[in-house]
Amino acid sequence: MEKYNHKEIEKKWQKTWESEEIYKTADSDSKKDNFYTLVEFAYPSGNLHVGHWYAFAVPDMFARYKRMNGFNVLFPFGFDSFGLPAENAAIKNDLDPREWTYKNIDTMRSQLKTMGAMFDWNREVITSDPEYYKWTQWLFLQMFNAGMVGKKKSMVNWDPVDQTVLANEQVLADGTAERSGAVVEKRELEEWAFKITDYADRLVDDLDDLDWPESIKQAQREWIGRSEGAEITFELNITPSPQSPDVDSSPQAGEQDALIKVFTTRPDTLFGVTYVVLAPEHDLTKKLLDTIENRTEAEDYINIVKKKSDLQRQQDKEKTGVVLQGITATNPANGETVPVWIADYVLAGYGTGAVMAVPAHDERDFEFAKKFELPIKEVIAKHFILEGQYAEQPGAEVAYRNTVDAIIHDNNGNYYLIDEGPGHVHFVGGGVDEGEDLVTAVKREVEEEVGFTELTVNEKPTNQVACWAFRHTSKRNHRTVGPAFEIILNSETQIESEIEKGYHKLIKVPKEKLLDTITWPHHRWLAEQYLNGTTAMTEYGQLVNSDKFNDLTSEEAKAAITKHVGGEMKTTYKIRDWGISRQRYWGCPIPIVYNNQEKEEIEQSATHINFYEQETWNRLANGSKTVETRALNPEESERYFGDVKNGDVIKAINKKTNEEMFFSVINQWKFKNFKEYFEDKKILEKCYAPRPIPETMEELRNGYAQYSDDYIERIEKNGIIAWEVKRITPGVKVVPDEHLPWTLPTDVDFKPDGTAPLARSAELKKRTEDIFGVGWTPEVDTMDTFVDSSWYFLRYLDSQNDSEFASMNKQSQWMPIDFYSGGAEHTTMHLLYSRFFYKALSDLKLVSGNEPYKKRMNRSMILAEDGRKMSKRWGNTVDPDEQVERVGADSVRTYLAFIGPYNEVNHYKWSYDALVGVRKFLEKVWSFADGRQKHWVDNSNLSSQELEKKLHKTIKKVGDDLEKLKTNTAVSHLMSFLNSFYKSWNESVGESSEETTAYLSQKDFELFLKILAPFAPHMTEEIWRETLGYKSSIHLESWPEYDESLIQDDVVTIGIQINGKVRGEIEIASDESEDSVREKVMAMSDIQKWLDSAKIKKFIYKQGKFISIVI
RNA sequence: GCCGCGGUGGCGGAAUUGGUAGACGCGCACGACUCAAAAUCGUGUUCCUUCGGGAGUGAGAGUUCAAUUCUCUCCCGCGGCACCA
Repeated sequence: MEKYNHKEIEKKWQKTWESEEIYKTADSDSKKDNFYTLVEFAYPSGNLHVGHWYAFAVPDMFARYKRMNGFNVLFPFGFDSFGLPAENAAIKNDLDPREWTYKNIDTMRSQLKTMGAMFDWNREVITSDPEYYKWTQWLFLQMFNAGMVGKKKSMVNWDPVDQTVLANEQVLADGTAERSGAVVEKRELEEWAFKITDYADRLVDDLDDLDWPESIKQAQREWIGRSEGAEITFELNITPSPQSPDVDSSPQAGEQDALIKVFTTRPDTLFGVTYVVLAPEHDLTKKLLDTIENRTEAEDYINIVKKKSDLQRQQDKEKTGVVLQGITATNPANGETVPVWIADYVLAGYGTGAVMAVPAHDERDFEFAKKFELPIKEVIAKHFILEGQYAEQPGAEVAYRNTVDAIIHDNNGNYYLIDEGPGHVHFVGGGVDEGEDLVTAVKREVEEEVGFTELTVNEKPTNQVACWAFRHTSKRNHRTVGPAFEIILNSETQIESEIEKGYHKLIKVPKEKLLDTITWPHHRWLAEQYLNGTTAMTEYGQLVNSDKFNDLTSEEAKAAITKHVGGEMKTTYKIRDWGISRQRYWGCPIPIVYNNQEKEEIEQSATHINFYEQETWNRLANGSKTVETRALNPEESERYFGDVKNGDVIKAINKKTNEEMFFSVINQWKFKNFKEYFEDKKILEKCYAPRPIPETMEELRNGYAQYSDDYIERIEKNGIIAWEVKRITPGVKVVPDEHLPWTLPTDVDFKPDGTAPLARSAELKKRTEDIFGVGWTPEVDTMDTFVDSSWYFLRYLDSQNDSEFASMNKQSQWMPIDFYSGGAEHTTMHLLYSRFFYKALSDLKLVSGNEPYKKRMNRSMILAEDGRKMSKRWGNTVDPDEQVERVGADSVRTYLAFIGPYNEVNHYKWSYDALVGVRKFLEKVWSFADGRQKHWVDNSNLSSQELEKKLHKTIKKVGDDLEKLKTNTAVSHLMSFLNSFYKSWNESVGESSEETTAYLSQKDFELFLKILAPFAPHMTEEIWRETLGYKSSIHLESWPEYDESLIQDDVVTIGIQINGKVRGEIEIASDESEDSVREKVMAMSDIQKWLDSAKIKKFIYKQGKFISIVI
């Protein structure tokens, strides 16, 4: 046999596999379960780098392992080929981006093939192929028709160099663009956006059931940023100011403007509000400028804030703000008036852009209040429920008391006086009497209990603490609440007190010992507050100073207080809608056309209808087709019904949010009253589904219970109208299916000049006019490439289908994806967007199921030898082609598996030397096969038992490790097995002879080859077919089963510990009895010398594991 | 600042229902083969040591017969978020 010639071998088998089609995956196999292994497809940047190898070669081993284990494994590949780099390269080198892209794809495909992966190339998808993007467009249109995507005006990050919109996450902290490095500007654009916010709840909630690492789930939760709270309205009191001449003439001084809506996650702290803050950019701020006394000061501040870059606003940790003079707000909970501030720590874009400030219980408010000397009002007490002997006893009487505790120390601070009772140590203190103030009470307590009279009270108390506990002395459950005061002793003169009567025993402790000494947890908390200084108490607790809500817990109080002030429980999110418009050429065209003139005509002719009910509005916005409305007065009824004909357009206006929608009427019905309405079951169903449909008149009426009698009376008199409507966007048409793919024109000069390249295509314009008529113009933006990659995994299933994006039948064979491996950088964007996409398609009944990826794993990263990221800039890149040339694909694959665990996110340094080590291992396998005559004479020879045992253990370990992607230890076990063979062989070889007893039978060697096959597919195939003479591929073999009886050890070597130190070891039978082991250990001289004459306190033996002797 | 992950020889890393710390590989040293070198093979390799031992998994404490593994406090590194009410 020849030397291991990787170049020849690898090329040969890659060819053979291709012609034998051994990696072609059937959609189903009656004998096997399907298993879908997905790796993130590649952007065709031009050259394969080591990162690609790592991303694809290791999952390939996993896929091969699964396949050998009897699964029908799908492992497809494709190219995410739209995107900016193609366009940039094209501009730079004056090329067609199409040519550049497809040339790169060809290069990379052939590079990828040197990897020897089991990709099924028959299923390849390329997102820039019209056959692919036809379906991207089709899916977009399905979502458009369902109202899941729409146009939205939004402030975007504009990159003046790349001439494109950037996602927030593409802008660096210093305000420059990630890609171009240009300083990013803000610009308002109208762009297409997917309404991912509508799916925010489901995207968060459904994470719970996924088999994903918790860290990825957590990152997604944070990105979505759901927080539940309440919206509460504060009334403004505007004192007209003589300096402000505009006030009287201001027509806007109506109700609407005299309210501030705040969002808070802590409505339970409402009684602690001491001021209200508006974002400087808030609309209301602008309106209020006219009415305030310090207009100039406020305007100056707003201008300063505007000029601040995001970076500066972040860096300025110091709180700033301006109080609006002449305006106060009324706390709806208690009628207190509080000042109104503007400050840049409040953001216009989050919540309502206004906050109620509760400095006692919010860090930022606390800092702000400290700086501007605003009052701090405590309304939540830290809550302790004691356990054990102090746990509240059921049935015992409950006593509520206000308490006060004393933190007493001498005037030098040398020692603190605390009270030591039987089994508990705590501060001196007690109950507050009726009508007594806290300072008086604490003085009285100190006097009564310990007899000191000459003392100074630091009148600033700690935060309050609430404690629920059973008091054995009174046999009652005490629920107490109160703060502690610092008491400084001026003199140690004591008068007669309870100490003498034996009720209390005082001990002196130094400051450092205070925390260790006190045993009551709530007093320990008071001590911590005292020692660390009082700050905002942001935890939940028990309410104090909150009127009738006192003694409620925060959790209970949230809803109660919100209801009390007429607020609304509300949920807000950080996530914003997913804007997808890009002013670029090389992307998927958006199949939409416009006509401004038609838009105007339709809008002008539309009948206006006001909507007051958010619920009805939401249903319409979400695509519900039938809706009922009520005719509240005869004229209106007449107007709606008389004027609106089928086909007419209605402009719906949401009176709460001022949003607008347009509908075209398809059908309409009028009912004289509830009774008639109720009798038309068909209409009820249309109007109510999917909500419960009223079965009786009673139920229908109950549905109206929220309205006033007068309102209901008017409905009875004037009737109910039902419309079936279709949502439309005036002046906008979708490209009909028969014109898809809506192809990317080729007659475009795509060099950036600030306008969209597609606007310069004569062909596209003509195509649009030919189909839709003169006056219609095409959408000239293209889609974000994240849209392309949000569904590619579905196209793999049915890549040749030209009548569907993927047939339901094929989807049901493969979805959801069993294993998805990718980069950590896609944790929040791609992974979230594609989950959203899948849910949206699921709602459209285009896919079944709710989540695309059953299991997700983020991969680690390969660093350069110098420990930095590989980059052309550093000149430290590793070219995989060069490495393959040098040591072969099998070595590179196995090295990448060996470098570290694949199932953890870590960074591994590339090492040429270590790569050579792996190559040596493969060479050893090779020469082992070559020199087999020495090692296994023929099939009549059996392996030595020791080796056979080792082999079966190795089979188990490698399988277990591959299952968990712990590829590094899998490789080490393979190495270890070979080492054991050589070692025993060397040991058994006689001086003069090559005769040995350390045989490995051919059968066993074949098992070893099979478990090595996923790592080194070429070399194992060469040995399998050429050396061993098999006709069919080793890769069609199944994973060997290990013999359970062979992996058990009869004899084990275990350590002997004496007082926790390992002092020796002993070989025993794995099932040996304790008595027998003890006898043997005691006889050992090594052990005897340690034991000496000492008495053995304990002898611990855990069978087959360890021995521990305590003396 | 908050959230998440991590810290083990000269290096990558191994070992967790707590049970002989350093598997496997690299590097290094010595030896065999060789005129010599490379390659290959073998032996050794956590540190200190007066050769009896002692110390040791970022630091300190705790629980335990026994802690890399569990608990607490702190330090450092990496990633994410960035005044989110």
